[in-house]
Amino acid sequence: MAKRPTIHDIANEADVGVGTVSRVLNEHPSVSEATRRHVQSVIERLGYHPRTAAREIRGVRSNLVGLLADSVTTTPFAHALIKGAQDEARSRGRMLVLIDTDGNRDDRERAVASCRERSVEGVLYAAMFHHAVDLPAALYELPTVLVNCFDANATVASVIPDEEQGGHDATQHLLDAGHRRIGLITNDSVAGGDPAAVGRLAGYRRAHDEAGVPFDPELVREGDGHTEAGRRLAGDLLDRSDPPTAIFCATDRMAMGAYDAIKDRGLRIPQDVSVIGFDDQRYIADALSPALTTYALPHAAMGAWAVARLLDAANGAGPEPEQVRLRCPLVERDSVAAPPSPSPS
Amino acid sequence: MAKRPTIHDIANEADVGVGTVSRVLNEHPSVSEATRRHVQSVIERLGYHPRTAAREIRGVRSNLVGLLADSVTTTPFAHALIKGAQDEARSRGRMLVLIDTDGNRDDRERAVASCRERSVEGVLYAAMFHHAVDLPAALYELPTVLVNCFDANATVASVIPDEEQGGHDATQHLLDAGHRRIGLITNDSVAGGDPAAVGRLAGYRRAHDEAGVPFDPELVREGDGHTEAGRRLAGDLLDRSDPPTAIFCATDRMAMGAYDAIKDRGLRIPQDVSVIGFDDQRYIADALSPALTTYALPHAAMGAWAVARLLDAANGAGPEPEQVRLRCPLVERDSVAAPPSPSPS
DNA sequence: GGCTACATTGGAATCGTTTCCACAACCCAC
DNA sequence: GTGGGTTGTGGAAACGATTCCAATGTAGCC
Repeated sequence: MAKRPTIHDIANEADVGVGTVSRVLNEHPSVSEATRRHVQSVIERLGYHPRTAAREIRGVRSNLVGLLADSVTTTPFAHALIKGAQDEARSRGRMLVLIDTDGNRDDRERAVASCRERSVEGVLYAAMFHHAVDLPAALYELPTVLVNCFDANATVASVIPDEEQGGHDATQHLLDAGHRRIGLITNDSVAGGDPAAVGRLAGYRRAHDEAGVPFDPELVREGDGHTEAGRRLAGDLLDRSDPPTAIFCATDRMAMGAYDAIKDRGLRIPQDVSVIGFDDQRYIADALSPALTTYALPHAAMGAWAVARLLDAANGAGPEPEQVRLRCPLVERDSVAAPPSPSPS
Repeated sequence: MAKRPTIHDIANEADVGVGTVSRVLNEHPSVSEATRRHVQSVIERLGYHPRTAAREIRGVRSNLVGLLADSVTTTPFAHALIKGAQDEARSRGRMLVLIDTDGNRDDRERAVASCRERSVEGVLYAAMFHHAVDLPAALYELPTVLVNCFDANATVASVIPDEEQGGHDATQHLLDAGHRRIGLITNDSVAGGDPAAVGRLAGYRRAHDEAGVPFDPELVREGDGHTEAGRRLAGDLLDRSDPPTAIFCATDRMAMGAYDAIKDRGLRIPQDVSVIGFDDQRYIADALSPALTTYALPHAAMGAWAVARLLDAANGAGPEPEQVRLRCPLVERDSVAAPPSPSPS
């Protein structure tokens, strides 16, 4: 017989009622051990698999979580985020439905509609870089958690990296090593309000304030995240009459450029100049020589947190609209040391 | 009313039969324009969305494709593969269900069972690096395409990169530039049978044969893919009495190491030594100075091809068990030039 | 006017589960 | 021996769509 066996086939074959088979499948306690074993064996003999669709129609939960992401392709962070979400989902018996919306507005609306039609338990709306987003209207009617982005009106739960803490800790790490003149190359326009650039700069300033080290705006340069900017701006800083003894680059790629600028000037890392990065792009940070000390964005943790949050909000109302910041952890490698001639403290 | 409206609610409200509503939803031609518009308006007014589960139960296809991947997290290639598959799926109205199996055998079996229970139309079984795999038995009963890996018994369709062509073309590219002594640093154990290492070496040799340039085993070094190996082995080659004028590194990360070795010896790229990589790890190849010429693995194309293949095999039998190799394209940047003193031809 | 053909529609049957209610069988205490 | 639980079981109803058949109305043709 070509057709896939149904619960009725099992019931007939095992000479029991469909209810009993269903109870066996769902491990209902009220079925006797003997019956359970017998039915189980028939199930295996016929190679029976229940159909999720038929189960769902009765209102059983779908075990599906939607992951809407803008352009999975353009960043190397995507996989950490997906992985974190996926692992948490799996550990709770859920599956992830992945939809890449490519930033296209129509696609997004359609994606949300798909999710609704499939009765997902909730939706993760993930951005591949930290920014404010404009949600598809339909999303407000589904339990939703924003990942690595936030809603301007903050009516939806969201989880983002704690950029300010990261900027602070990176700076603190250099201060702790004895540095007093620390260059900062930001990753994007601070004036433009990019949350990563703004947060990391704020952290940089707070660390200075707390340490009683005066803030020198001359040590701050605005980069664009790319290697070339790192090379050029680090060069600028090093060519000053009073160059910094350490440079905090707000992306690893710019740190890679900074490495070139430093080596080009015959200086050594970290003996002459310390460098600290941001992002922990493994294949860069690890591969540089010396390996780059950096702060990691908590992508996996954000993905996992978001799934947990979504599923914990058991009521249909969806999670509370709180905004959570997750810590950016230090990834210590070999690019930070004490400054060549310690400043007096 | 808290409950989500059903097709019956729409039918009542619009004062038509359920059949008519269904026909409107499925754009059946036999419904009059007036009725269609009226029903449509009621649908919108009540915010009705059909439930996929109820539709599927009648045997309508699920529009779902499963993507089983081993450890999405460990490689930077995952997103290209996922993206390629996802785009193709979307353009055909399908959605991707993502399952990362972390290489765990039980997880894999369970993942396949999930797919079957959800009546996916087929499964993509993707490896994040090119190798032979041992399929979960249950997979043989579902339409399956292997991506970036192959089944030892070749009973299932699969798509892999054409490593031999890539190795050949990279070597050819250097030969065309005038090089006659070309170093090769392999990315893994050739003796161990790693298909990428074996294929690229075979391509390297074929290009030499075709060009009538004798193969010199002294120019071949076996690396492990990491930066450090590139640095060390490129150094070995350069320190010979008759160093190569070009080095083909079978991974971009090793090319990154080779850059260091070359620069450490006071040589320039590409004026003194040309370098060609493999993988097109964007954030490395792009960021190096000079930018690295390399060959890309066709991850997106493989993902797309696999989905297309799966869905084109309309019959339930699943796709033919052919094995397809996809071309690795050249990504030309600035690390290749003519050798310093062209060898006579 | 009668017949056929066609366009449009209504609604019952159906898909494969879960769930609930009813009931049989048994046990136990009185 | 009888009444009241307790277990274990069978099977009908329900879920929300699709699909098919029958029915209606309308138009065209002779």
